[in-house]
Amino acid sequence: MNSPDSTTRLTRGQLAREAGVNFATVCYYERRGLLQTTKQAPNGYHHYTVEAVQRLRFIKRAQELGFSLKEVEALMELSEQTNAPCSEARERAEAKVIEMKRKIEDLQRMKQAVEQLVERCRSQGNANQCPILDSLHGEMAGSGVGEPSSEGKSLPKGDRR
Amino acid sequence: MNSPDSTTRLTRGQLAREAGVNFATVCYYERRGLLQTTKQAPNGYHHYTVEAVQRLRFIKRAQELGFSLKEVEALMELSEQTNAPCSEARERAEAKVIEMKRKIEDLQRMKQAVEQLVERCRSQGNANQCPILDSLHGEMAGSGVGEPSSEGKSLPKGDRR
DNA sequence: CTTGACCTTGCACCATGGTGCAAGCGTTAT
DNA sequence: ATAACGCTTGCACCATGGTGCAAGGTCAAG
Repeated sequence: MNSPDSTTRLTRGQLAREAGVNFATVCYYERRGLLQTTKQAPNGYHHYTVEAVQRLRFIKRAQELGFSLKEVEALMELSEQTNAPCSEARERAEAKVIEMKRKIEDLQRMKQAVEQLVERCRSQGNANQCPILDSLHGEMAGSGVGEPSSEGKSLPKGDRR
Repeated sequence: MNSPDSTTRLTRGQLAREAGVNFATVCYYERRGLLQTTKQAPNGYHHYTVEAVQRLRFIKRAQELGFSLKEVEALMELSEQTNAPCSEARERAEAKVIEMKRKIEDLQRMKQAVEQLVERCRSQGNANQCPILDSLHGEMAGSGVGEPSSEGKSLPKGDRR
């Protein structure tokens, strides 16, 4: 149970356990180039230092902060280029903040709409028409949902992860 | 450009255009059972009424309210069973509200953390260490991120859609 | 030396929400 | 009648973030 010092070399499985990540996920990250592939020992084994554990934590942390693996990749390239100005990372982070704001607003709007439906449903007793189902069926009254603020209707391409 | 009255019968392509949805998406929804398959005319064509347009709008609306297609399915089954009590739909909606609240909170926590990083980065001028990259690399200081409130660390199974 | 735990590789599969394309029909306009 | 367009089906593919499994090599304990 003693945490590994800087001289400890870990196999892939140990790395996974150490970082609290599924073994297959570690493989996946390596495939995606998120973990630098270590040269293999003569026996074919990979060995990692605590650095790799840090790296895995970096990735998980960034995911928690709302970055996709693709973005994490970019972020790591940035931090690799030691000469890259801080401003680049900041720009990415700022863009992320804007994105998150948008998502929060959208979610809040949605939540409010659904809450209002629930309210109406609750106060209406139990007539045979459910306001929730009804409103989805078209008579949206004024619940203020409309469309997500961002993105034109019909969300043409990707998103909606 | 005149909107179709209740007697108009639409082909699948027209339906798609009418509802502002990709043709292939309509096919996809039919495959998933979200649109009731109309019996085909002798020529093999499907025909839809405006009802189907409503249904498509229902789906899109529900998606905007944060429901997944799976949930939309369940919702539609509910609204099919005319005898189902309103309370069922309400329960689902309430569960959705709770889910949304959780997501909003998580997002807000993330956003704040990133904002703080940006702040620190900005005020720190341009030393050669970027607080953003640094914090991802482990010295998270007190930005109050920790983990998403919900779900234990390492998010064992699904989620993270 | 054998057994079992652990490592390696690679490929296939999961869910989610679609999109793209091709072959073969029907329909409509010229 | 013949082209051009629209409709049908079905299968394959896209991205995202993983997970599962099998065949085989390796290492350490008994």
